[in-house]
Amino acid sequence: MSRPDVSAQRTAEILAAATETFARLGLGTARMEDVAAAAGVSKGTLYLYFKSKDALVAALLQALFAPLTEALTLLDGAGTAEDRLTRYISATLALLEGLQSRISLVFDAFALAPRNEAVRQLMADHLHAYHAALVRTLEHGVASGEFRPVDTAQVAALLMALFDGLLQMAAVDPEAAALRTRGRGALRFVLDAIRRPPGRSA
Amino acid sequence: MSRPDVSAQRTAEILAAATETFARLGLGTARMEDVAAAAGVSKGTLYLYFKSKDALVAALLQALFAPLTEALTLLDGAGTAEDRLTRYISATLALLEGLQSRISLVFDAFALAPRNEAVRQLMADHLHAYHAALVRTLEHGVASGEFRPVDTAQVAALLMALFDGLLQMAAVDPEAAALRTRGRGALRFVLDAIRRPPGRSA
Amino acid sequence: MSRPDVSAQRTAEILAAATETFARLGLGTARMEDVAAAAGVSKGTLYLYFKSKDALVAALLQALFAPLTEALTLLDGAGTAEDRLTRYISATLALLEGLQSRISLVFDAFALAPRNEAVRQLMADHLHAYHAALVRTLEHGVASGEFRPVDTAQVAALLMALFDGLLQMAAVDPEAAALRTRGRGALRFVLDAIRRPPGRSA
Amino acid sequence: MSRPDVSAQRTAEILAAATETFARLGLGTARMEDVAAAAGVSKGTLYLYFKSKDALVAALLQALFAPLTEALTLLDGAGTAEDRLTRYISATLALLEGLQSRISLVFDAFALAPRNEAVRQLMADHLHAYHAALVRTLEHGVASGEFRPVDTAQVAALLMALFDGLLQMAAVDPEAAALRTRGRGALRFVLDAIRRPPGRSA
DNA sequence: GATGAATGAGGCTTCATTCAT
DNA sequence: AATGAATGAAGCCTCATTCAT
Repeated sequence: MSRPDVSAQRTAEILAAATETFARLGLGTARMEDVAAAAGVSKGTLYLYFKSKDALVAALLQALFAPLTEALTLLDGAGTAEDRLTRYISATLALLEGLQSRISLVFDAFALAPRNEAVRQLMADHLHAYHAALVRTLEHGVASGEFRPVDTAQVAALLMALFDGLLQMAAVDPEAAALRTRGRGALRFVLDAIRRPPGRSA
Repeated sequence: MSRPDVSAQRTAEILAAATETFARLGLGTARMEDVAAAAGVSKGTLYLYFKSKDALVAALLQALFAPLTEALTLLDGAGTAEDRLTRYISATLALLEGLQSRISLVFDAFALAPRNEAVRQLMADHLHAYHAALVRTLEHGVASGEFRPVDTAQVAALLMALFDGLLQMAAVDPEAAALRTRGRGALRFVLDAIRRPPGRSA
Repeated sequence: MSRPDVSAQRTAEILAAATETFARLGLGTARMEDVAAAAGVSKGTLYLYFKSKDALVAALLQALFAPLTEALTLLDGAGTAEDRLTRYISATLALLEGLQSRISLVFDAFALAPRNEAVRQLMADHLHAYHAALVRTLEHGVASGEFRPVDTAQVAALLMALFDGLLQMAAVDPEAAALRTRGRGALRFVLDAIRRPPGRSA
Repeated sequence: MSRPDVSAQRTAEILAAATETFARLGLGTARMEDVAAAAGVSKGTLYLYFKSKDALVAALLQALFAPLTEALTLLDGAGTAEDRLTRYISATLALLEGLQSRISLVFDAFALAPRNEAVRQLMADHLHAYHAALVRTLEHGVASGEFRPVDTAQVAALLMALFDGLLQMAAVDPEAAALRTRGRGALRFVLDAIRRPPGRSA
């Protein structure tokens, strides 16, 4: 009945400010001072909640990826495989659009991954969970007769690559973005390619 | 017939050393001293050839992307559209595998792009040239009857995203990579999807 | 009633240390490290109080000239023109003797002036105020009949040049200095030359 | 009958270029590279003619002061003391106006003097020779009855200070310069003050 | 003599982190 | 818990000087 949430809330505030600041200035460029200013606290306070800049970055990236990982549950929901994929992709595209300004953090994370084990692990875990969920869904579709008997691992990887790539392109060339449109088009393309032709069974 | 190549060669040596060093340590982490040591010259010499660390990074990224841009000419060569795409993708996958250890530089570049106009421009230019060449090739294929009348801009974007995404995933999870295998599989998948069914006209 | 003086005091300490250090080693030769050591703080602390070495130098020169400019008020005090001039020169000579060891800073400032607009402005402002005050005093003396109807602007410039020159010579050749003696002698010489001969009006 | 003058000429060229360059950029700011470029030779060549930057500066200042010292012979020429003083001051003012753009070097030299024994010696020597010549001339004037029996050492110092001061003021505030006009006015002022009143002997 | 590429010591400045209050 | 002044290691860059050609 004490208030552990007081500091929990402060932690969240700092994390939010750090996310905004690091996204705007870059992981390497943003200074702890900048984060402190954005959070409305002093530099010293940052160190009461996070051991170091690295720890703050790690926590921040974890928080950034959490909703994306959580959205994977949509792939194990009810409905046809196609429904699930569509639902998941819609939700994810919405999440990504919500990330908007924070998108550059994702690239900072990718750049960091090969040289920071914690970050690499974090991202690898996400990608594995992502891949596994896609494979399960695709196999469900194949088993149910929705999809042709494709190489599910291969198609899963292809779908992941597709969306990562779209995200990346959107970041470099935001005008040509239309991330949501492109994303849906890409899914449709893949579904068209793996869907079992309708009148085929006749 | 004098020796303008003296500097040219030294420039190339420094660029090579810088590439290796920045790839290994990261654009932000590597120090000019590290580059100098790798190049076997003194710190001061670096500044004889490049005005600043930023200039060195810019030159290095330009050099990194040049062969990738150059490979685009394969898309405008002879043969069917499918041949050209296959040839180009093979060449590019080979290039990327050759990049191997330097691949993290690409991600550093992506992370830098939103905050460094020179880098953003460099990458945007490459992506535009890439997209235009793909569109040309796909339209050729559609005109010749190889491909179904697909939305070429959309498919081109999809192909680009696909390969960028594969590259990205390969970096985070190098073991599951098999970049070349995955890449060819992805191309085959797309080609299968857009190829005009053989006996269809009958 | 908080402690805005904490920084104010530290600022003053640093300024004092910088003055001593720059005077001893020269504006160009002294390192920020030297100043820090003299102030008993770390290098980083210097930058908490002054944006750069240049800013520190500018602040220091401003502080150096302030008392000299302030002494000009003596020229507008009570008494005959001759009293005022004598009083002012005495006070200024005392100030300059107090500057003693810091005198080389004045020459550094003169050397800097043509190439540093802030410094040039600072000194030009002082010289203009100086000249104007002298002219006012001389004109008062002419109006009151103390002085012959001389060209006051010219005599003012001459007085200024005289004292600047004495200062300069004292710096190069400190032994022959006797700045105070020479200074008083110079003033007497000028006063003798412009004073209206006593019984002349008879 | 060889050509020792070849290198003598080259030495002079370098000295001229150095003078212009150091005057323009400042003794501390100008780089050996700048001097080399101005002289139209390579950096290495500079070191064939001068052992170091310091040596170059010393030679340059010596050359700068030489004509001023030489002009002192005019004080020992023919004519009345007043003639000689007038002639000398005219010649010197012309020299100084010729120095124009190089005038800031004089202040660099004054700033350097307290911390560079060679420079201090050079300037002290000049000032002593200057003072001695003035004293001689004034004493000649007193002896001949041109001047009142003034304290010649004191008046000599006063004259020197006067002209040094005028020079200094001209540098800080070039617009109010009119160095030549002010200089002549100053001399006239002093002569008027020490000249024996014409009909006085009667 | 002349060159200019190469050197490396050294200066200015930044910033993650600490700690006394 | 919170602060923010203080620290000092470390990075980028400059430039006087050297030396092989």
